[in-house]
Amino acid sequence: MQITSRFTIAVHIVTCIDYFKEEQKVTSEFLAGSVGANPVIIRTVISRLKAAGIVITSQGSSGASLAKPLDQITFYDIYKALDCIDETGLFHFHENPNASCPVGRNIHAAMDEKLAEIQTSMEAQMKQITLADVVSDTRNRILAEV
Amino acid sequence: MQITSRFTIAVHIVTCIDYFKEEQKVTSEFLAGSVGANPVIIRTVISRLKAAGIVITSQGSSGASLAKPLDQITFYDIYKALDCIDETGLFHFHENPNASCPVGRNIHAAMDEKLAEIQTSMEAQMKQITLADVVSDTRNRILAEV
DNA sequence: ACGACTTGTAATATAACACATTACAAGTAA
DNA sequence: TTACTTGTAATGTGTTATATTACAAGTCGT
Repeated sequence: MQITSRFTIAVHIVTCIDYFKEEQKVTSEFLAGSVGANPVIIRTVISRLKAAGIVITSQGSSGASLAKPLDQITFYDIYKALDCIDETGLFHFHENPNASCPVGRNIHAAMDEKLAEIQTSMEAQMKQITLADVVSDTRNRILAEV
Repeated sequence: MQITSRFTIAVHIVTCIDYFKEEQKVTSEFLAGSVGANPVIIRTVISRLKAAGIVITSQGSSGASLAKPLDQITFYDIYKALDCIDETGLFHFHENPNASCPVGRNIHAAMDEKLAEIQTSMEAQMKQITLADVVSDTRNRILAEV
């Protein structure tokens, strides 16, 4: 299993919106070209980012822009915006443990707290990383290309 | 996306093997009853746990047993045994970023280290939790049932 | 040694989900 | 008003997870 590529696509999108903001209108068509994905995918991702207050767009009006500074957008914000992991959690618990077995009827409760701690660790690390980190790293790599 | 239920099934299996070890032979049929899944699923999970040196079985001979103490089996060991996340990592990076775009050809490298840190955080927490924790919690819950 | 039972594994079916694609309504701006 | 864009619904396609059937190979009690 893997976290959906919509996550890395979203980071790519935000990076492009910042990187190209002075050069040109950053349309879904343009982003689709850079990301290498269908423009509709781009638009649905942007739609989620917009709902989360991360980017600004308006129907008919061409181009997207950022709603807040890069250092105030964390990986966690994007992960949440895209609902990468839903309310049932990171782990898929088997659905039918047998309630007539003592282990079967208690194992879920016995594990839940531990599974939540693992998910929390992952999310805590995601909160530490901002789009400012990604954009500055990307810009450095571009400058180093020669 | 979610981590496969084979993970929680494996924890359930190890817990049962320990819990019922004095009462009865813990066969794949019996485990299938407690877990609420097909015996073949149980056997394939056990096959991985065996390859990882966590349980002991032998063909024809009925029942499974543990290959090492519960406090030496971590969630990480089981997660690795079942190959819950393969070598391409926790995140699915979009496949076709455009190499003719400066952002497109650098975003992958710019993100990789950060994505690895997130996965490492998750795995570090998995190493902290042992099956001894789960079994003792499960036993306490069974005793508290009355 | 035989029969009942179990493990181990291959092959296939089904359902769920991710991503791609087509289509089009609604809005904006020159 | 024309050309372009956003927003979104509907559908197609491929991949993966889990279930299931089937059967070879091994063990153990009798």
